[in-house]
Amino acid sequence: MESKKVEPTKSEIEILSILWKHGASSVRFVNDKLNEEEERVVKYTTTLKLMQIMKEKGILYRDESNIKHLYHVVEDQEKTKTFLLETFLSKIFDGSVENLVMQLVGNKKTSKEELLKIKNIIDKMN
Amino acid sequence: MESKKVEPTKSEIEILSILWKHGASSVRFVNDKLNEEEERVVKYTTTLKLMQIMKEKGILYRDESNIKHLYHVVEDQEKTKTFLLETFLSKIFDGSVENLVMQLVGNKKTSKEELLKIKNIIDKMN
DNA sequence: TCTTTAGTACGAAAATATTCGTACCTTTAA
DNA sequence: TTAAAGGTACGAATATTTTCGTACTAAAGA
Repeated sequence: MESKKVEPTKSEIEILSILWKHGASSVRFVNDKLNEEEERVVKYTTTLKLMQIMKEKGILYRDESNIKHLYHVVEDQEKTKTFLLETFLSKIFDGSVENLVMQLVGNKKTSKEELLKIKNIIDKMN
Repeated sequence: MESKKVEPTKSEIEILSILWKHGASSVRFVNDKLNEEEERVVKYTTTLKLMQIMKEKGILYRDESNIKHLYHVVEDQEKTKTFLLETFLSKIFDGSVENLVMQLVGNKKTSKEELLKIKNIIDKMN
């Protein structure tokens, strides 16, 4: 009886990104990152609340052994990203990676270099 | 003084998908599609309201020459998809297509065939 | 003409997501 | 031992998105 997996909200994804990049962090750290990387200003308690909600949802786990609590991401990063990618693909590209790549190829802004890199990655894996 | 481009909401993307797939459509048609493809039930007036809002936002254009108004997508499909892809990439894969492909390669669920297809697409374009 | 059918308009409720103020706790240093 | 600094808890306001009820309008058939 597994409840249907639900996508994180936009704010939640922002927070996840920071935790993915920097590992388990305090609220203060996450809040600083949010504020430095954007034009926007986010109050400390807003970030705190968001992370508490994420903890309640089971997205984050809190290590309380220090005074500054550290929040860890519960689920494996790869797994979450795969899920997000699949959701995105199904919504926008009919579930097909090929369609996505076709789009990239057709898009003038995608450089040849970039495509070549992709080709190399795929070549290497054989 | 161009106002910053904003992502369509989830419901809006669902509606866009249907219009992309089937071309300009009436509210009735879109609503039927929404209901047939999901477990969920959406009332006609809900879809109508959503599409009216999208019209106000300039996402859709309405052809009123018939009794059944037809809603067209204003912006080019490719352009919108590119924008959505870029936004997604920057949020999840640090803006890099390579990272996305790496993820696919690392993911056991992605078949070799699928990757080969991608390689072929890229090969062809040279 | 009257009634049924199939639409549109639109305010407002409901659900969800985001933001913040304020109370309170702990440590540390004067 | 007290004040300042830096943290957490959490209710509640706000903003946004989604949903729907109800009023209204036009066409078409009896």
